[in-house]
Amino acid sequence: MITSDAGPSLRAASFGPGLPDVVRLLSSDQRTQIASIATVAEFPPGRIVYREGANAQSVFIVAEGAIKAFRDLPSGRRRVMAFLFADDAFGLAHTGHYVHSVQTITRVRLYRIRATTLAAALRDNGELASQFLCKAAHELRGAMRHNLILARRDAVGRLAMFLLMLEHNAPRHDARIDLPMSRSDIANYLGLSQESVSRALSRLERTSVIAFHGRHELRILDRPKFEKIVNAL
Amino acid sequence: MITSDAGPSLRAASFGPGLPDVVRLLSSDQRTQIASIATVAEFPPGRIVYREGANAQSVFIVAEGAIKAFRDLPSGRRRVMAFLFADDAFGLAHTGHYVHSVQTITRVRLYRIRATTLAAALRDNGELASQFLCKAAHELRGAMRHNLILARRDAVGRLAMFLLMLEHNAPRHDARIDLPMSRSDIANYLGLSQESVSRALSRLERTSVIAFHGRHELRILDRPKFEKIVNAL
DNA sequence: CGGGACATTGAAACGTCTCAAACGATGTGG
DNA sequence: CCACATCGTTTGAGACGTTTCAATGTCCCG
Repeated sequence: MITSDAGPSLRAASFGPGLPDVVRLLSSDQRTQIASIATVAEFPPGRIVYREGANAQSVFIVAEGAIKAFRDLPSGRRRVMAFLFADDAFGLAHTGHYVHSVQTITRVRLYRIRATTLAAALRDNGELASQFLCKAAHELRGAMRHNLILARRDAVGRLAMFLLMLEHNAPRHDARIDLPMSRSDIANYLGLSQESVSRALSRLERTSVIAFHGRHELRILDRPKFEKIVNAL
Repeated sequence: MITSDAGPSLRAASFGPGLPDVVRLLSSDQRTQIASIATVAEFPPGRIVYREGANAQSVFIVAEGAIKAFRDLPSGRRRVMAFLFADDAFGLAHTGHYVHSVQTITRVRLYRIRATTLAAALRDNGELASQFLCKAAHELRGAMRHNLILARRDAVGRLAMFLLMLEHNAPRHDARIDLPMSRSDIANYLGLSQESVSRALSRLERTSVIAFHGRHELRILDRPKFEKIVNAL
């Protein structure tokens, strides 16, 4: 992984085999090019980066920290569409307006690129544009994994898949998993009530599949049982 | 809309305001460029285009017809991840292998582009790559709308949103909506049982919100009531 | 015209949602 | 330093809606 000082990096994805999906580092030139058009911004926890419907002026890449993207529905309900971590890009727009609201969960450092600047850079540099295409494909796969999770009807199964996703997205040196977001955010992401999330986590803990170390950190105790739950659907 | 004889066209999407999301036609040069690297293929209904896990050699653009992309789960269940119509692109891969299986629903005409060829063309032509980026963003928004649908707990609400989506994706001169796919496919897309789909459609018909003309075509009778159901969440 | 897949309808069981209350951690003011 | 208010989390009991299982009905293609 690129050190953050070296500038923004991209997780690569694929839309066809010509575009590899394992982590693919930008060339030094591209990195410096992105760095040259990006500015760095820092945010404390719980800060709104932008609101749904606002004029979409920038695209962002997460350098460090955890973020949520959500939509508020007519009924007052809130749907969390994605959690974003280091190297993830966001700023999806429609008709010149942001599609989601975005709010920090932890302390966050962002690369911010003005959309007009980026568009020009992409037109001039096919390789760079291809990298961003890979990035978009990565986000697309993330949304589809989310779909798979939502398709399950059982709460514990959804939670298990969610934990597995977190483990992949933000791997740690020890075998632990961070849960920086609130139970409410998890519920809104998984399409469950907060109570169901709490009950499902309790059940996983009671059956010795996982063990909590505080409310926002856990460890998988029984990997085979865990995998079995994940693959149950 | 571009006539199909003129070559493939792209529905544009946006990843920031610099990339407009209203339908944006490719320049004549780009269209001929795509046409020059694409081959046309025709498929009868029910034909597998490629299978999940197969070597991903090509990217496709739908010229005409309806297609479904799905995954078969360990339990034997099938999840339909997307329905694809004219101008939609598909061929998402991971580690050089297709992520989904893709099967035709109706008779279909496709543009097929070898991935290696496409990758080279994208590197040489930033504008073209930007167009494909817009395309990917469009697919991403589609996946997120799918997420919104799956987040609802009520069957009729999901069906209503689904019908609205179909109306947008394949507009007809008359006010009717085509349902080319089977009830089973709809169920697998909406995360419901076939029975629930059937019951929900019956309910919508019984309450005079919609009217069927055969099993695969319908009309919205009461638009206000329909919108109300859609916006209930 | 028949066979088989697709579609509809019915009755019981399961699991989540909702409503409600208790619990715990956190931060502030007395 | 403690009392207190607040927010997030956990736990409990009943209602609702979908799933499941089963049977019937319908369409389409050979």
